[in-house]
Parts: sequence; structure tokens; C-alpha cells
Amino acid sequence: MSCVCVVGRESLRALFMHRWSKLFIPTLREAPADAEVASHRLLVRAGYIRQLGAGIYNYLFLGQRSLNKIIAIVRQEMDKIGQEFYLPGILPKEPWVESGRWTGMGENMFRLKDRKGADLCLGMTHEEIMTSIARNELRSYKQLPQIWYQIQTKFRDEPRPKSGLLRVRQFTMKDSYSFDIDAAGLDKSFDLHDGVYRTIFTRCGLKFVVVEADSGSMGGSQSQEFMVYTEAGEDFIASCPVCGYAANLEKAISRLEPVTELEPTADKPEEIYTPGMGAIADIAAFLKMSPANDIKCVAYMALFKDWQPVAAFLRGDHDLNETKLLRALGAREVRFMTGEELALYMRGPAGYLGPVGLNIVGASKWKFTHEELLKGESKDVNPMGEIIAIVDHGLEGRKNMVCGANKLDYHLRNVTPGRDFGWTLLADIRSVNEGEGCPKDHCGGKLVVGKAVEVGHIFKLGYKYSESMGVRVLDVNGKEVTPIMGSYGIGIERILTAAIEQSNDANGFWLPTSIAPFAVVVTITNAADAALRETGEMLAAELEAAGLDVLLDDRDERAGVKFKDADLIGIPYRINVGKKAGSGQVELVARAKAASTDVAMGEVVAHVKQRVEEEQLLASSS
RNA sequence: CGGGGAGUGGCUCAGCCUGGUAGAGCACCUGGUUCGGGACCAGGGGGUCGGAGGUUCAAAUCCUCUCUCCCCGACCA
Repeated sequence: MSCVCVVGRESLRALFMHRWSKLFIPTLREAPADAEVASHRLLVRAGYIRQLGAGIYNYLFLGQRSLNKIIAIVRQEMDKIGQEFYLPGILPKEPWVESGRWTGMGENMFRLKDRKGADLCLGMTHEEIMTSIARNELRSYKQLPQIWYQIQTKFRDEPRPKSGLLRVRQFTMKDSYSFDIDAAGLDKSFDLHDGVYRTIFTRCGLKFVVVEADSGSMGGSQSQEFMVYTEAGEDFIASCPVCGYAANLEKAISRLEPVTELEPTADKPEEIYTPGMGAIADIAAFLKMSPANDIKCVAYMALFKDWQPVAAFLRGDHDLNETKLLRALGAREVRFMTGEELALYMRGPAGYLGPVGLNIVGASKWKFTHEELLKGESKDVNPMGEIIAIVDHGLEGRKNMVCGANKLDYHLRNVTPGRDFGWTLLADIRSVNEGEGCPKDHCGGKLVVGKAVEVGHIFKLGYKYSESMGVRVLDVNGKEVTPIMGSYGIGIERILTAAIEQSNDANGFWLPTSIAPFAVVVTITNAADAALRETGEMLAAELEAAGLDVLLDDRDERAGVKFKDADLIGIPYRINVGKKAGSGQVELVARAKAASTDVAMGEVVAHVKQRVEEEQLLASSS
């Protein structure tokens, strides 16, 4: 019944074989009670990982094997555009002080002291270190461009680790850094990464989208995230099904429908008595108007060098986006005003806040102060109790609106922005909503919003680090110039997690062959049957010889147990060696489709190889 | 850091309110019967009940403090 000749059999026997009976693959019938997201439950059940602490995980045999495959793909693709380094995970304080991030990183950085009392930290990213290498070594434009990358462990003391491997305190990251002589060079390095990232995620079998993202607090001119849609994600993506526009909600914009303005009752603001109607829904119902006719006011304190009062104004039916607010202000941090601060700066209680009559910082004064604040030179923007008023674009050109009167139980109507109140800053500070118009000209599509997890991020850093840390090279004219930088990251574990999130069911998950710990599991349905075992061994050896990673399930378990385990642990193909083996047939099961086909034993290797090839073809064409 | 929940054999949980010799299912070991979708029978091993202190004749159970983990929020280069 064997199809292999004696000589072939002996040489196949010499091959190393992964026999399940000898391996440590601790599958669980039940998931730990504290695992909520699918990937977390399944990674634990499948024996890939075990939790050691909050956001700290042990990777066991299968988990590490899969991560190694992901790393191999990342390395293979990155080597096409960059050079692999390996920087330390434990870092001295000095470079961080130079860049200003020793304090800037705050609590998120793990810090420790050595025996001499010197400050050290665990690396959470490596801009500073790569930049210090550049500063010490790069001298001429002839050495540029450079792309340096590494695949390395990162440490971040997250305020709240969560969702299994999705947000952890120690993880593996591929981070790369580019150094170019000018912006055009940076564009090229950025595009190279964009291309390579697409290839990497495609090879890993991810259904990803590329979105515009917030470019960070400084100098970033362009920033892209690579996202995988999943309910377990922490980011929201707005996208247009018509033209393909896609952006992180922290960045997304939309086209607003015109609003029907209220009829004025006078040519100036007029107080109305609105007892107990602090909520916008109440006042809209009371005046029989749309919330879009209301001006929402959110009062913040923003941290520059000191805390400064900020009042943000936007349409009553819009939500404020704090990331956008932070960016528009150039502030380090924002928080809501306390009751006392409301009384001091707004002179009104929450629910009845409005822009009319506030002591607002003038736009010209702000511009000057803004620069100063960024440098940390100015201490006080409002000696007179002035407030920074930031108005959303959605209020531009609007008329006869309703807003709080800064007085308990009173609102104002006939309020027209520009006529009845001014502002310090006009900016985009709202989150777009599903159903709003696509911002692209002539598109006309309606935006949809979905949850996603970020697997990669590329962005143009500009001169932030090269400038602050003093990287200088000579250009063609012998003049000292500062190289421009880019920085690019991929979360290795997140690739695995995202792949599981996108392909799982009640019984387990399935990975693409490219990142699965094994391509195929050969299940000997009855290990007590010597003939079956022999057939399974030989078949597994043939598959292995054909270049496939094979797991041979030779355990002395009932068939049902083996099938359940095989379905659980993410291996894309299974070959059942069982009842039909006597007539030269085995079953080939594709986990993704849960579909089984009978194949002649002599053809099964070719079949599996063909399936794997089709899978890769499919991935690269999508 | 604010709010909520949970810590009892490896896993899932019961017991706690009303103090009185620590339990079940799964997993594990031995023997037997089974053998294509998480088998069955019999026997067996394994738990300072997160930790410390207190109340009591007696604490998994009541009280105080503390540690850890999970969820929501804040936060998230």
C-alpha cells in the first residue's frame, strides 16, 4: 500500500519529523475566564501563549514558531530596502535628554538605575539611538540615503495593557529609520517602505487597509497606518466605499451637508429661559430645532508650559476629537475643566456654556504666544483671565445659532459666529460621523466607520531628531546640512493577532501557510494500527521532503480529539490517514473552508503544494 | 489614576450570605473496555482557599490592610 520504494523510504526516514506525541502543545478545552477577545482566547487555548503578568506573555512552541515565520518574511522584504542592525534594549538616559523625550515620554517609559545610581531606561522606540549613530558616523551627502532597521523587543509601560497580545508591555517590533539629504529623498524612502509594507502584509495573508493618520506632534508632513479591520481593534477608520479614501478618525475629514438656518427673531443675541435644559437634546426639542443649529461648547485646560484655559466650539451634533484638538493647539495634554475652573474662566455652569461675552485671546496675540509656548518660553497667556477659543470649521458661515448663555438655565439665540463672538483659532477639531460625505472632490460617496487594529505605521519625521541631536553632513557645496528623517514600525505579534482575528470560528482559527507554525498536520486517526501509523509516517516524510512544514499527529488519542485539536491550532491543511488508507486514499481538509476531499495517496503531496501555491497567488492578487 | 468585577488542585467553577474536617466537571496517573468529531468503567495523586493582620473555642466563610488579574474610562512614540 506504500507508494515509496525501499531506498526512498530509508532516506525519508532520515528526515527530522515533528511528532505531536513528543511535543509540548498544551491545548485547552476551555479558555481562561479573563480572555475576552477571540485572538486572546484562541492563542491560549491553542497553546501558543501563556500569560505571565498584565501585558506580559510567554510564547510557547507554536507561538514562537509562527512569530519566527512572520519575522522571516519581514526580514526578507526589509533587506530589499534597508540594512539590519540590532540595538540594545537597555539604554542610557543621555540621548533621551538630548531629544527632550526623557521627560516627554512620561510614565510610559520603564526606567531603572544601575549600581552606580545612573539612570537607564528600557527602549520603547529607537529614534534617539539611531540618530546618535547617524550623528557619530555620517559626514557626507555621499553616504545618504540610509535605511537602517532592526527587529527587536520594545518595552512600554502602558497605562492599561489589554486584549491579549493587542496591547502589551513587551513586544517585538520591526522599526526602521531613514536618513535623507532632502525632502525629495525622504519621499522616496517613505514610498519604499510603503511598497515593502504592502508586500509584507500581503505575504502574511492580512486583509489590510492603508489609511491617512495623525502625523504626531512635530514636523510630520505625512503619516500612514496599515490597519486590519476587527472588532477587537482600538482605532476607528473612516473610509469611502466609492473612491477608496480612508483615514484614521483622528485625521479623517468629511463634507458636510448644508444646514437649514433658523429664522432670526432679532438682529442680535437674545436670552431665552431654558430651565433644566443643560443637554443639547433637551434644548433642541424645546426649540423644535435640529441639534445642528446648536453650538456645543467643551471647556478644557490645555498643558503647554502651564495649564491654559481652552474653550472648544463645534456644532451641537458633532463630537470633539481630542487628538485633533491637541494637535490644533500644539498642546502636550488636555483635560476637562473642573467646576471651579468653569466658574473662573467661563463664568457659567456646564450645560450652559457659550462663546458670547467671553474674554477671548486674540488671534494675533495667540500666534505669537503659540510659538513661545512651543519653545517653553512663555509662562502666561492670560494674565487678564483670557481664554483660548478654538472653533471648528463646521461653524464657519453659520447664522442664528443657539448656545449657552454662560448663565444657569439660560441660552442665547440669534448667535452668528464672527458677528457675535470671535476666536483665537479656527481648526478641524471634530470627529467625522458615519454617513457623512466623502471629502474628495466629485466623489459623492458616503463614509463608513469601522474598528481596526494597527499593524504598521510609517511616517515622515522631518528634522525633529536630526536637528535636536545635531546630525550634520556636508552637501555637494561643502555646506553643513541636517538630514531629514523618517521612521517606520511593524508590530510583529499584531500580525499574528490580526490574522487570527480575521480567521476564526467556534472551533479555533486558521492561519495562512506563510505564517502558520506548520503548513499541514498529518492525522493518524488510529495510532494503535501499525499499518496506519506507517502510512502516516511515510506520507509526512514525503511532505516534509517536498519542503512543507509538517506536524505528524501520532498521539495515542481518539480520532475526535485529534480532529478538534487540529482545528484549534491554526494549521491550514490537514491530512487524515484513516479508514480509506487501505484503498490508497487519504482525506485532505482545508481548515478555512472546513472542506474535505479524498485524494489518492500518491498525489497528496502535489495537491497540498498546489493549494499552498494558489493561496499565495490569491494573496498577492488581492 | 477614577469606576466596576475577580482571586478556592493545571483549566472552568461551586462553597462564602447564615463560621464547624475543602468540593464538582475537565486535565493528570494505574488497570480494563473502546477507537472518525473533545469515550466509558474502576481505582488513585494533587489545594498554606492570593498575602498579612485581627475577631472567635473554631475562619475559604466575618473585619482591616495589602498584592495581583480582568473590564470600562482616562492614557496610548
